[in-house]
Amino acid sequence: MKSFPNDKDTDNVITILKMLADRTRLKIVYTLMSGAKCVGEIVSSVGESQSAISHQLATMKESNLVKSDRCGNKIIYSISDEHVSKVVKLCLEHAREIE
Amino acid sequence: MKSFPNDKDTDNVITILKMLADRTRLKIVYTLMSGAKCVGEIVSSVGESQSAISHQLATMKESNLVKSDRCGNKIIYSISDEHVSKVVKLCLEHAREIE
DNA sequence: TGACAATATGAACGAATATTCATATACTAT
DNA sequence: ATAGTATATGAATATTCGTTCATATTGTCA
Repeated sequence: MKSFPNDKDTDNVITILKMLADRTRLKIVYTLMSGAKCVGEIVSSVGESQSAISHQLATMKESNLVKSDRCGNKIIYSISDEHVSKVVKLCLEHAREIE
Repeated sequence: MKSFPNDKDTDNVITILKMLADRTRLKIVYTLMSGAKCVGEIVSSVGESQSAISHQLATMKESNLVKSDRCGNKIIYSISDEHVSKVVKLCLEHAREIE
């Protein structure tokens, strides 16, 4: 790294890393990596309360990690940025190489 | 993603992401990405107090993000895992593509 | 329209964590 | 041995952040 990244880029890096650095949100990403899902499905898959998931989805959406589309009664969430999956995959590689 | 990563891998992913998701620690990584440095140099480069940097270096070392070698009076820190730099670089790419 | 299902939201509580301040440790050189 | 430089560490404080609980909103279907 020749020179420090500027503050704005650094802020964006911190945002994506912070979002992914939480068990609940990471599980949400895991489950969305296999395809878009409605909130109820995410709740079942992750195993946290509906409220907790909904709060997290809101912050993830605000940080542009996920996007949502209404589909009648339900709201479908999906990963909005390929970098998100890439970072997770890279970290998983790392994790698996640790031992 | 076919199935959920196991808990241990997930824990390791969270560890590395949490470590990188902090402004002070991220700056430490930035500065070490251009080469190993002693604590004093890191302090100057990052612009936080000696104590704050030392505390963070301790947690980063415990999480295996950095390693240290004594060199006489000084202690030289360096990045201990290539994945660390890779994750940071990938996130920076992401950050720069945002706009 | 009324009842029900799906999702969101606000407030409050508790846990996690980063920095500061004061001080301790370790090494060097005189 | 002493003074000075480099780094670490413990305790305390302050702030950030995730969950829960209660409730609001939005949509479907009879």
